[in-house]
Amino acid sequence: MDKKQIADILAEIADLLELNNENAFRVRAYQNAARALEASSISLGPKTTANQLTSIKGIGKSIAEQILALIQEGELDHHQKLIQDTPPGLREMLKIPTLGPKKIHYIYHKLDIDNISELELACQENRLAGLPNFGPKTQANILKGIQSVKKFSESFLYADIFEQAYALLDQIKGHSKVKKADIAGSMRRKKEIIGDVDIVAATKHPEELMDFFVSLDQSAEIIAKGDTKSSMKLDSGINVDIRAVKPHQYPYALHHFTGSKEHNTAMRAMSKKMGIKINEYGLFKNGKRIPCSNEHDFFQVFSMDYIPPELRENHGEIEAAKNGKLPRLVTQEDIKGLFHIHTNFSDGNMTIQKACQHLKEMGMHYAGFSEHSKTAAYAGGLKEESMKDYLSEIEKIQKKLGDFTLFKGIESDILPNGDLDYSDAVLRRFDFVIIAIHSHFNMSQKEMTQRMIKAMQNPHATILAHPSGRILLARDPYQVDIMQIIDAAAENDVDLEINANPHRLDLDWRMTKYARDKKIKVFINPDAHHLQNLHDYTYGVNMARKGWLEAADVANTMTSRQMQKYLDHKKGRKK
DNA sequence: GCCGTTTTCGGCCCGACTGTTTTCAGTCG
Repeated sequence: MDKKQIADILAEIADLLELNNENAFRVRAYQNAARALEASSISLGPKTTANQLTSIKGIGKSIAEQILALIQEGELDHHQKLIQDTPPGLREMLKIPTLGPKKIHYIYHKLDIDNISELELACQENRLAGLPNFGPKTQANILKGIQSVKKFSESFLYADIFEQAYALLDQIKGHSKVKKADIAGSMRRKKEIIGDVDIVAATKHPEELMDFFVSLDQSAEIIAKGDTKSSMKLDSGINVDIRAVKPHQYPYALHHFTGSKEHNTAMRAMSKKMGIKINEYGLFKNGKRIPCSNEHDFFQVFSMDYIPPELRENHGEIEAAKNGKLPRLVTQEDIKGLFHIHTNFSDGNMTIQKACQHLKEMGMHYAGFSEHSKTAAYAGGLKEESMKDYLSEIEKIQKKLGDFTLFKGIESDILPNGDLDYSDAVLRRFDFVIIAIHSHFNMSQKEMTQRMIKAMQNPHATILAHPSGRILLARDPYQVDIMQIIDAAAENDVDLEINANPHRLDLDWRMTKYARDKKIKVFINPDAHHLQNLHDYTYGVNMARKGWLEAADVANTMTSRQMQKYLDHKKGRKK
């Protein structure tokens, strides 16, 4: 049982306890432990000790013992008992907006309703209205919430929401009474998956702004409207929340609504010890507001460096900011060239020449082309006999483009037994070899991990592509021990990819800090098939930033000349 | 259940909004 599975069980215990009306702090302890475990760099195995576990902040004696039991037994009596005592449908019901654990608990015990279908029927039959604290509106809202769960997933890809969100922001900013406005929340933190959009605005006339907001064309449904806070659903199904504050409150509100919840909680706990209260309206010492004109001032009050929004996940950023140990995060401008590009030699929809021209216009200095390999027949992978044409086309374009460098590569499939699908003689002809899994996803974790490690041991392997294979909101990662993969990458001088396709964003940002500590270089690769995809690298930069990477950690921040040398040396070392 | 710059007990972040009440509970972020 791996770390993620154990963290999921802890989170499930938290849900189940909550549904059983357990002490809220005990519930939170399990939630915190689940997060802390997942974010930790600890490797779980038969040799894991209780001391190692309790050294993680948020994991104490009791939960450490439960984790050890899960490692050794694969299950936990306490957990099993909770599952037995709690109908599975109750947990599903938690997904219904406006319906929380308290109401679910009550409905279950009073009306014996334990799943969404029964609840829907009960609402339609008007059986909820009239219960204490339940009225017709509560019932109608639950019914609406059920429809919403059925119709929309509650999660959206960052890239799918990004443009709508900023278009909306522009309209808010354009309102004559708005002094300042920004996107906050998970979108400002550049999370790969977004639940809703949060907008913070500074104005002296909040009611006018609320009226304006709910009248916008994009609104499909008004969820709530108050004096300073409103919420609406767009046609795409995503919720947008807006919050208006007075101009002098803006920096505090921006910090507050940017979150994460865990970051805010940790900040408040810390500030409370210093006798300072944090809320969205200010920092208060002895009831007196501490003036801040921006977020830099805000952090300075606590003698902290400015924490970029991407890092505000309570993954160690608060301590690092206090000690001057925050990374200087890589930026879009640091990226000098792009690798992992497919053209019409396999399943791409652009010529090599077009791709180069486009990249030059984007200000890039080099490109690494990597067609699919022969096993990827579905993608028109390159057969050995077409190899010559492909390589000579790259050479031809290179001659035309003096100041732009082309690197010759291939994306070679990792076969089920861990071999690559070309011989050494073929692989030797490339400047770099990306290795990747595109088939036989359903292997045991042990087999899959071994398969990938064996492939990384191939002396021609340069970069491991999309290490987990996940497709966000669509396909789970394959069963693989990512930490072992990262360890093997370090041992075998293989770099890791952050695949910047917004559906992948793989390597996961939660793991990049661990890779950085192992001194592994990361390539931010667009995995482009169309000219437009080349711009996706920016999503990869977002992930690198969330994962604490600096420019020096990212390979494609090198100049052309440095990259040429880097790849040559890598080949030389591995001979 | 976790934790300790008021350490082994007694706290544990804070406030807006909704719908239910007639002062508050629940949910959400």
